[in-house]
Amino acid sequence: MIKGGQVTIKDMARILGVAPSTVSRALQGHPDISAETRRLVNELAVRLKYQPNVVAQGLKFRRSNTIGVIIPEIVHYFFSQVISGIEEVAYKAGYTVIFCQSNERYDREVNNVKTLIAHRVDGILVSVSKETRDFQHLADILENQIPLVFFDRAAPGITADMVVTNDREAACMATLHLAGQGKKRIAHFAAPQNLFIGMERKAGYLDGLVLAGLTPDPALCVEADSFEKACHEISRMKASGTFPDAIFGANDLTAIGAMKSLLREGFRIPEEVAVTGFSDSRFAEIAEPSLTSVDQHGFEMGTLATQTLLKRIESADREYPCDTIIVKADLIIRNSSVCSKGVEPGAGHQAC
Amino acid sequence: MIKGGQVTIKDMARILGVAPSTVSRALQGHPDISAETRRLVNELAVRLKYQPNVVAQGLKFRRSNTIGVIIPEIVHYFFSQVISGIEEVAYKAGYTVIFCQSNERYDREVNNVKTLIAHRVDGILVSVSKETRDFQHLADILENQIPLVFFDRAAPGITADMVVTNDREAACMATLHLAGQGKKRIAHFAAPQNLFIGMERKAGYLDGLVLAGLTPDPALCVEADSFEKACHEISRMKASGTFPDAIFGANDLTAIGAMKSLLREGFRIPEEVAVTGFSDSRFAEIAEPSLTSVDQHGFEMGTLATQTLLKRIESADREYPCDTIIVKADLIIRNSSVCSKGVEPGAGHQAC
DNA sequence: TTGAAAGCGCTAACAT
DNA sequence: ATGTTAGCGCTTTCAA
Repeated sequence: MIKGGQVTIKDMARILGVAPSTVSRALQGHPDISAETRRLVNELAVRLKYQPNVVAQGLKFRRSNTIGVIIPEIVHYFFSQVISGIEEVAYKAGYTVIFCQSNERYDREVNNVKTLIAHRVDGILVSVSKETRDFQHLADILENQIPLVFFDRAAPGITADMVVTNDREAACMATLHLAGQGKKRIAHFAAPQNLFIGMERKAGYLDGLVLAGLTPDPALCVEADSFEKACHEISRMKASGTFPDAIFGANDLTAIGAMKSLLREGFRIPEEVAVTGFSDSRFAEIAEPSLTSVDQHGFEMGTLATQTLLKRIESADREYPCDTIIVKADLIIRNSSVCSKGVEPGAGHQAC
Repeated sequence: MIKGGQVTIKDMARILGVAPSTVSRALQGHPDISAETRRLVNELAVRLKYQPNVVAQGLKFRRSNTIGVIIPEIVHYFFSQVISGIEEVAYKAGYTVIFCQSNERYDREVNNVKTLIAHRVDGILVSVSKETRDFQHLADILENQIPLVFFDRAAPGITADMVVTNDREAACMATLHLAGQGKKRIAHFAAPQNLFIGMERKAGYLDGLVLAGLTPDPALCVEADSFEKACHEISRMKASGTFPDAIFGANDLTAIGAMKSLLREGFRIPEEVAVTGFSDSRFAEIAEPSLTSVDQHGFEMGTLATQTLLKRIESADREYPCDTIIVKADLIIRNSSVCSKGVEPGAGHQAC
């Protein structure tokens, strides 16, 4: 930083023949400074394109006006929406965002925390990586008195604010919706059961079956959470003879993989097999037929998490009890689960 | 920064009864320091979870080991890939990434530049917003002696390194591919012509027509660059009587909007109308039929841009001539343009 | 081998 | 109304 080119307060003080403190005060509009001096200083600042060195200010004030974000993988539409929400709120409040990607790896997440602490960020937003089992590095954040807010994926055992989805309820809703279409053999393509979201969505699925008066069939609840695994699972189920009349996928890509395979096998969607996904990526609208899915409101989650963090940062007393904010997910019904009468392409998105 | 909790070198010096400079040297493994002192210091540092204050180091060394990124909208898959590539290279080189989103707005972009300069980042990566017409703020970056690299969208008239796609060539390739399928009435759904990419892709389309010996028909080249506009355009064309036998969309969402409408109107894809997109978002694989599209290699663009920036930052002499790196886009052929014999669902992505 | 002092850029209490 | 001084945390030259 401060390549040759950067102007400092000292430079301006020298040019104007005044003390640095005078320049500093003039720049801040301090009332003690004469109008004339103020004018002189401000004109020079503009002419020289002076930019205050916020790093130095940070050192002085022991606050950086910077928040850190640790996110598993930005290329997921959901996470990119969250980041967008975070950036929006941070920008408006005058905070800068330092961005770290854990790539779903524990070692990188640990490193990311170190980096952010070293940068003395004013607060940290974290969505925990899939690999993380030990949460000491996250506890360290709090020990360093740095406000911490989890979003989407929290760390068990760490007391901090968090903003999460009502995964279980939403999964239940999706399942009930399928049952409501008269489906009896509803399958679940589940996410790994060591993940919180994997467990929650499966639990919600089971809740839904029970509420609908259906008996869970273990053969219909399998672990498959990717496009490819879903394709494979469809083939396997077909060969095995136990075939579902509806599928609730743990995420959209899984559901779409299933749909692609179903279509190839000649099944009609949703008449023979209805499908729903989870996490309303834009994929859902684009799929053919368009996919019924659960909108997790990523952008809103980002804004809420950041507001919560800023509140904590800016509050004098940081020891107030922790908040858990639930961002309610919505089921967006499209053509993959309901016969398409009148539902246009692109519906649920915008009229076409 | 430095809430109550943060340990400083001074703290440790006091505890050990030595001078701060001794602690500093011990931490760096300076040879002058006795093995014993070094051990003592390092043990204490670990015990107290000392993290060097990189803000203070930055002030001292006039470099922040931080790079700034200004991106139009992170929610585009392409840009999120680029960010991912940027973060990857930065992380490995020990740099931290400050992230700003212009939201395609000029005023925010100007502000973002200010923020990054104020933070004394060591270098800046920019993809220019659609709205930006005045480039003074970007020139300011260079005037401040801060290395600047453009990616994807460069600013005309500003001499800086850049990493871009061969849009025009790729658009030509896509058009030729359609012509190669025997299509004669190839339409283009173009991006706005005030955008560089809009102009380039249209130029490439025209190049392709000429190379294929086809005569451009103005009625077939329309401005439509979104899902909805594409739907609308299909209806309009159908009503007008001038209907294409192939469509080259300026981006994937546009192409997919067109496909959805075509299917609704009862056209067979690709037999009656072949379609290609641009920018290989994951949408392309997911669409039904899967969409032939141009892969812009976002991740690679991010890594290359960052490597270029770091090279510039770390080179003693920064005045060497500017590089323009072309990341060659690839046409990924899928079912929307070629009759599907043997092409599996999910092909082009991974076997299923 | 270690300590003292100065300075990176900025600000604020304390002079004047 | 303005200048002087000290200090945020760290490093490094110079001195001991």
